[in-house]
Amino acid sequence: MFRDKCCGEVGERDIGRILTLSGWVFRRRDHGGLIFVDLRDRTGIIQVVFSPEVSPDSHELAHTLRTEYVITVRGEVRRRPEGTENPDIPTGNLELYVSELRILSRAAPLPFMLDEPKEVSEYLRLKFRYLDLRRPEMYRNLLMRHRVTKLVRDFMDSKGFLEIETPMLTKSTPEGARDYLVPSRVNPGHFYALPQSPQLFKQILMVAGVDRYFQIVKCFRDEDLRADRQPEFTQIDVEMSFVDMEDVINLVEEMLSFVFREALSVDLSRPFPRFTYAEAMERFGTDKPDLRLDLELKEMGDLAEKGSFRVFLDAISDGGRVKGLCGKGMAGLSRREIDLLTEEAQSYGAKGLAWIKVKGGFDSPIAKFFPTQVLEQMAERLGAEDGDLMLFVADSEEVVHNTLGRLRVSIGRRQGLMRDGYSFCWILDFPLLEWDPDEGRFVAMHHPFTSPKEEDIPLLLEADPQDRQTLASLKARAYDIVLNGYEIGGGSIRIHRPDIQKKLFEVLNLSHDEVEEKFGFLIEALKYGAPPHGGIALGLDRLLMLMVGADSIRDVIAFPKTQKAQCLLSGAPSPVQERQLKELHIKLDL
RNA sequence: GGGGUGGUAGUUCAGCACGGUUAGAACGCCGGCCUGUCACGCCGGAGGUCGCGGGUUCAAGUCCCGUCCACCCCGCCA
Repeated sequence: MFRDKCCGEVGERDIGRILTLSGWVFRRRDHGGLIFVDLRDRTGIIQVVFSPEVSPDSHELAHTLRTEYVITVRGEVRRRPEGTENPDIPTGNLELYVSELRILSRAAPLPFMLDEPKEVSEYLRLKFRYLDLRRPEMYRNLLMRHRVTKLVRDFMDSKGFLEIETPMLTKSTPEGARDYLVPSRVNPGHFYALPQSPQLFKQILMVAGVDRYFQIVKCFRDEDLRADRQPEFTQIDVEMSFVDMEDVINLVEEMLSFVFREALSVDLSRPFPRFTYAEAMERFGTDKPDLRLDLELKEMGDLAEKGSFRVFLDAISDGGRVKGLCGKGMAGLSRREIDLLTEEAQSYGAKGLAWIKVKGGFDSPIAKFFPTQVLEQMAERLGAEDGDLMLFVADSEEVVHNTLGRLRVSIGRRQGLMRDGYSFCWILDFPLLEWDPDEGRFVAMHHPFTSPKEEDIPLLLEADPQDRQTLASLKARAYDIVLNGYEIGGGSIRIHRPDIQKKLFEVLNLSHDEVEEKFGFLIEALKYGAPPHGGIALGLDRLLMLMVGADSIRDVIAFPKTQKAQCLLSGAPSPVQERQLKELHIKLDL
């Protein structure tokens, strides 16, 4: 018998009862006479008391207790004496007087303290992940992950979706991210790939008449890591038949509203705002805008042309743009601080950063290039008032948007303009194709099975594959969902018409053989009566990171990898024995 | 592949610009005392490959070069 209940579950009604509890020694306070131990399990902490008057043996043994020993105690639950309650913990009015102590497991001194108020290095946290996960904050994250996946499954089930597993050992798809490869022993020289997503299989399930599929599934991409990117990550993968974009969007909004209400008691306001890709780029400089911030980029080209500042005029005549951003309350920045801001802008790709302080008049090295009336128009358009700093970037459209888009967020943070809460939005009307200068051809922006918008289908079908302008203008029936500046999902309505698919491969400059080799089985399947279908995949890790307020998805993954894609706990990846390589017909070339 | 921050006791850090006593602090650990603590308190003690390798120097934790690791970012991530 280890326990009658968990530590955090002991309540007022247990007063007077004899209970057995088990857990870890969180903290001990040994007064010589009385010994207090905070006993911890995943549900919480309760104070247990060792008194020589209650049990001399237990009291004696309790002197040997150390941090993180695993113990079982038996004794009477009592109300704490007046004035000794601890209002900081839920069980703070109670304590258990130990009459019997069993030490189940001793613990070596820990490599780091679990109640450490200071941050421990992530290296140690990952190497001793089992200790890190004992911390209540990390346990809360695991619990939230469990709850959210459970809620998603309940919701999808209630909507008639089937969770169907797709293969982990599958076929390499050279388009897109780098694959993780797995050698096949019985097929020398052949390799499986771990899936970057179940994309092809879920579409085939639609052909199979499954109608509504979902899966909470691991995906693998061998690319460099970031705070929000791990080599293996989890998607909530969804595919539906006989739907259009609105059906998918509605389903996802409903699901997220359900999950946020049940898991966080947060009511999301629906419908989520929507922006076209072009609008998002114009107003926020990014296709994943953080809408907790009202600040927007403003067109300045027309006003720039009324002045004589060469940098602006040259950018425009070179086909670039001039846009501005209002730095609220930043007119007081020193020269040094503005230099730092300029360096930041340069790190985002801009050649420089033009600025005008609104302080009484207009204070700036470039003010002299503009009539006062134009300066006033600039301020008015940016919403800049006395005490604000107007910022300008003049460059190619891409650089202008990237630089100001990032400055927008960094200024918003610095100036404390960011609202709390969860700001969702949809980004729609993505370009169907993107020119890849390296490969000298168009590539699919989403993936090659994404349907063009209805009105663009004739354009595509009649387009000359060399007509870059027309092809670049085609819009896709694709959608991304964004939360607080993070892309947390994306999807599309798929092509189910063979003539459109064929034409798309043509403009992607993929030969029949290449198509056959890469996606042949899906193309084949689409011949045999494919329903119109579409879907979406949500990044579960990123969603959870934002839900729990973590800075990295590593904090919502039980056993994440480092930036070099290593598991510090297990030591993976590692060399293998010569014999294993031989079986797989692999020779190393290091 | 590139840019940045960090690496000194078990942990978190100071020391490094300006090289020069025995490399410090807090927490933790060990021993002792302590019957109402809750980050218990008091007294005492142990604990260091200053990430690793090389170089400069009479002398390197400190300066130089290289390298490894962790983190942040760019590229990359259909």
